[in-house]
Amino acid sequence: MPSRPTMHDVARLAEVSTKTVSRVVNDEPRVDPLTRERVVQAIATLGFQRNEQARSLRPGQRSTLIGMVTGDLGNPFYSAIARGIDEVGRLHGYLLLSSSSEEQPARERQLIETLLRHNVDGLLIVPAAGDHRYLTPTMLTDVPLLVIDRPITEEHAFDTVVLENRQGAFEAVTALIQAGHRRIGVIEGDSEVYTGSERMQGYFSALKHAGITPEASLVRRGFHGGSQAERATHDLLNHPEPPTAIFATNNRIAVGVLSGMKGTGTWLPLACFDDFELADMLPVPVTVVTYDAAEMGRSAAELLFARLNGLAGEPVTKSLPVQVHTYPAVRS
Amino acid sequence: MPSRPTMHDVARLAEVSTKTVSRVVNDEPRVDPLTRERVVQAIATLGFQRNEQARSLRPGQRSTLIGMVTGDLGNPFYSAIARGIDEVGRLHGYLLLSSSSEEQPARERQLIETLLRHNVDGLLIVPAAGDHRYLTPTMLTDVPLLVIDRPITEEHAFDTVVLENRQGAFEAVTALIQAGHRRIGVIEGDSEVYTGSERMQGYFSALKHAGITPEASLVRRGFHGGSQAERATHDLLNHPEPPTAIFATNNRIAVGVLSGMKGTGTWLPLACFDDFELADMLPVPVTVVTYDAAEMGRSAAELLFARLNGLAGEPVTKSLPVQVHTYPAVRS
DNA sequence: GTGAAAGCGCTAACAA
DNA sequence: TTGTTAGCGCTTTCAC
Repeated sequence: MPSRPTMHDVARLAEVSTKTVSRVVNDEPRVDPLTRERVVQAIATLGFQRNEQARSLRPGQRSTLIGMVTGDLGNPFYSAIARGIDEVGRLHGYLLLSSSSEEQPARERQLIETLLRHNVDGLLIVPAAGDHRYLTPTMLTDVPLLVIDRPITEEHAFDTVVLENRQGAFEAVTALIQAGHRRIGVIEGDSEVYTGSERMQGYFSALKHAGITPEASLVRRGFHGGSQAERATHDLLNHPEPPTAIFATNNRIAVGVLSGMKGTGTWLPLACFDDFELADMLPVPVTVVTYDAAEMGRSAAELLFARLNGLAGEPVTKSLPVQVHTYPAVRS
Repeated sequence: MPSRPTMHDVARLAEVSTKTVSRVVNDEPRVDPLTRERVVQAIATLGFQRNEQARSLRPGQRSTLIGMVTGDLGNPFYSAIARGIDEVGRLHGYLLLSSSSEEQPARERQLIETLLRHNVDGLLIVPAAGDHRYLTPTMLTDVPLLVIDRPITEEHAFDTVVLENRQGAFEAVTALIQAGHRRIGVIEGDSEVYTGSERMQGYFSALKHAGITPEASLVRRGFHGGSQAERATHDLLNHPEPPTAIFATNNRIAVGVLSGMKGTGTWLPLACFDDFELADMLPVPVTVVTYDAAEMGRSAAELLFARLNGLAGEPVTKSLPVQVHTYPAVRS
């Protein structure tokens, strides 16, 4: 069972010391061109690849690994973020370790500890609901932590990248109002506490701005996924004085609302936070709040590397812009 | 700048040797309960976390890291696979390193080398097009490689997990035929050479099975994304004798086809490989080939860990079943 | 039941 | 320009 060649093997073959091999591998100057050539040859012959784990064991050396924790690796929103992080990470010679918390605080904490045991140089998380006071400076010795999408507002402050949730919701709801709607139902997904409540605030301030009194019976809060939203939609449509349009705080909810409309046969204009595919193919006009999720990942990663490269100062919060777009209804 | 505590620190505090700390950390027997307690205390006090990189440096020790390479981390198909891998990995105490090849062979190779330098214990890849003969047993010393979605048919054989592409396409096209269609256009996405051609074979054998002679002018091959497929759809619809239904070899293409139909105002029943959201909300009936992408990841990861745990024998190919479903058209 | 010594593969400091 | 020595944090002999 032949094992991977080491610097020692290369050194023997090239008849130099391991240190010289190290110099060549690291492109250090002050190596005789001929010596270098011999070493390069030996490396090629043996197919030598430096062991990064051994390398990063030396103090002062980095692991060139960053860690990411999101609620669900399989969720397109999170994977778009991962993609953005990976893009920037690659530019810096970094690899990304990623895993899912399943939105469970305990799992999230465990995951972060595991990532730290693997010596990640930095951490990016989309925090699950729950207490994050365990994220102490001691635990995170020299490891910058970036918070994405939902700020952590407890004890310690961290660099943060979020969307303009309130503004986006405001504009989307305002678009409905400008289309003539005054009774606008709303269904809030609660799984993301922060984003949900920010978007609800946008909804309310749009109503207020237009001089519309919000009506409690049109406001449905705390729904988890599509099927719950579907039932909430039924309720809303069976209201004695039903809304003439609906706002959904995210695209999971929006899909549920659409199912609900399909089930009842009552099609109402829809607005929601998050774009989604085929929104332009529906029998109702759909107003969406769009943004670049990969850009969230890139921004966060860039900030992380800035910290790694010595950027000092107070934690920063970056708000990424969103855009509102309305797809007209398709009639078949 | 305080750095992370080491076993040495714990040992000093607990007044034992590092070896004893190691025993406690690794739950080895033969440690005096009182000693153990002292060590546990010291670990808690210092917040000690074992350094996994140092640990896996010892021969025979594993890194508990696996690596994954796909074409695009942000693509929901790949991220569903990643999710499946992560699920199984977690059960085995493994963390997942993942990155995107951007479907570029050179990048893929570079990525695999980088992952190996980081001492991954196993590798899972969705191979990009191109030559993979560089994946030699020497390069992969003791590192099992699992191939997902598109087999590698060159020199070396690897464990492989794929979908029943041909069968799925056959059934989807057959569904169109049973609905009365005999002129069925097809648009093939070529980015995934293997899956595309397998699905085309399914298309042709469905026609043959129904006694329909395929017509070259209804077959459009080698389109990359939605916008190209949109143009191909225009062509098809402007055909002197247009098809009465269209089959798309993947959901990217299907979305393009739908845009094309929307543009021309001619709505035709559609079938495609891959399910997609809101397929049930369209003005045409949509037949989709569905499957569990996360299951591909899980299957692949399970096979990988079986290899890591000593499973011997010839490389295995596993075909995952698919299902066909038809969504009726919605009329508004 | 516990510890001392050696070494995994690499690089920093210092010599030659 | 090159090599020697030491040691990163851990685990593995093998003593005691």
